[in-house]
Amino acid sequence: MLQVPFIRENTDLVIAKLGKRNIDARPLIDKVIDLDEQRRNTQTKLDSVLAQSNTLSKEIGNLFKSGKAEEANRLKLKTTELKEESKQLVEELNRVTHELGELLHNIPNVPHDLVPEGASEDDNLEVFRAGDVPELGEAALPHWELAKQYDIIDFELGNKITGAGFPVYKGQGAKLQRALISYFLDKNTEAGYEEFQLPLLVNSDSGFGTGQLPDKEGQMYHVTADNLYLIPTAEVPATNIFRGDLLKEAELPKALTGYTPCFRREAGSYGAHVRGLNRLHQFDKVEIVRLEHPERSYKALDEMVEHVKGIMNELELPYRVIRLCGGDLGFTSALTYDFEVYSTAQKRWLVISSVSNFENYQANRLKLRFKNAEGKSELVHTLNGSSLALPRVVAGLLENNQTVDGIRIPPVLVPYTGFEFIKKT
RNA sequence: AGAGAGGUGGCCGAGUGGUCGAAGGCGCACGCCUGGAAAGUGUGUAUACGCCAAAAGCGUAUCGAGGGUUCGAAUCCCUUCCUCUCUGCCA
Repeated sequence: MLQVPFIRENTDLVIAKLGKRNIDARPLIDKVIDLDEQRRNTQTKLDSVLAQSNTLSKEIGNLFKSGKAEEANRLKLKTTELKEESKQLVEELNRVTHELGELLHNIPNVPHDLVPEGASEDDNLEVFRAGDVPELGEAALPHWELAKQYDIIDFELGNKITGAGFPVYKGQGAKLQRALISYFLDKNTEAGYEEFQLPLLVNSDSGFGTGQLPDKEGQMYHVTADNLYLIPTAEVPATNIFRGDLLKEAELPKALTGYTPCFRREAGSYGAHVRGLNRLHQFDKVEIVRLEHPERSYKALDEMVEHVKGIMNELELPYRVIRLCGGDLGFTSALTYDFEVYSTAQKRWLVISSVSNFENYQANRLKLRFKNAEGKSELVHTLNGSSLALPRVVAGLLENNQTVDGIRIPPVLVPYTGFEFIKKT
């Protein structure tokens, strides 16, 4: 969430920038400033009442000790009044603080200057494109057909065991999954990201810390018996490692990577968008997360984009990088680059990675700070990106690499798969 | 899952109703001492919020979390979370 002092000092700027998200934030922001003022006034009053009460208590203690019980009892009456007063002020403070919190949670992050104007994905800006789209002709099959023909992914079996969106990977398909995970993790650790193996269930504090709660509660699987949530992305446990921490400046930057399955309810999705591997309830993803000094977080974002490009180049898949416009930008992000692989048979682009700088928006929720050079606490900048999400990479790989000899495996993956082609069994 | 013990500052650890944001030690920072280092020695060393233009300063809160008793709670009571030990179960 945004910091109130920042809003207070840059009111017009914040409103103007939020305008890029096509929202008129003025009423919200005005209300925030008003509530914050109420909050501070109430706290000042409360503090002074409590101070009086503390002083009296000390006096009463001293009077009892020196045997002046009568005088002490008289002072007690006064404290009763103060107590009633403080009780009301506490209630007022809690009410205002809660209301202010609710508002702040509903204000998205301020977009970076680079974010293009726009209302929908049609307004996203392509900033890079690489790889050749192969000429496959009329015989080209979509990946779900290929998966069936080669018997490497069984969607029906997943339906039987669990339900739609939980595919079963078999034989060379399963091996390909494992190969991709290992390959991605190796690339990430070579680039300096420390590998973590993380919990797949998180508590509500963690869900709140990275912003999935309360906004996106409906998108997560909830284990009600223990009040835990299945993670929708490794970002949640990885970032929450640092929840509430006060780091030394020298501890920055932090760079983490981790493989986890991801679980998403995807309520409201339908049609061709959920066909095959396009959208699943459970999928595998390797994530990278960074904590950065505010001064170099955008440099870090560029580094992450270049890193993912390097992987895509090695995979030899046609892809593009787009900068999300204001209307398409995620709630907590200040600037996001999406990577999309071209699905040759479906003739459309599929998002396979999303690399974002959240600046201090997440950190403010997480209370994740560092001591800066002046010895003051300052929020760190958090960033994350997929490196990479598997299903659509597999979709792109199957569709773009279909040959008469089978599905060609990119050379860089062959050491991991142990085979150069997926063959029909 | 059952029984018991316990959660105090960066760490260890004292503290069972007031003078306790909290002894003592370790660690850390800066100084003294030293040719240099060690040892020794001195000082300092939590976070958040509020008041103030700001610094200094002052106030408030925080001893796992939440609530209660009391004029006053680290200390007493309740709830809850977590850790450890034993038993059970289990890869």
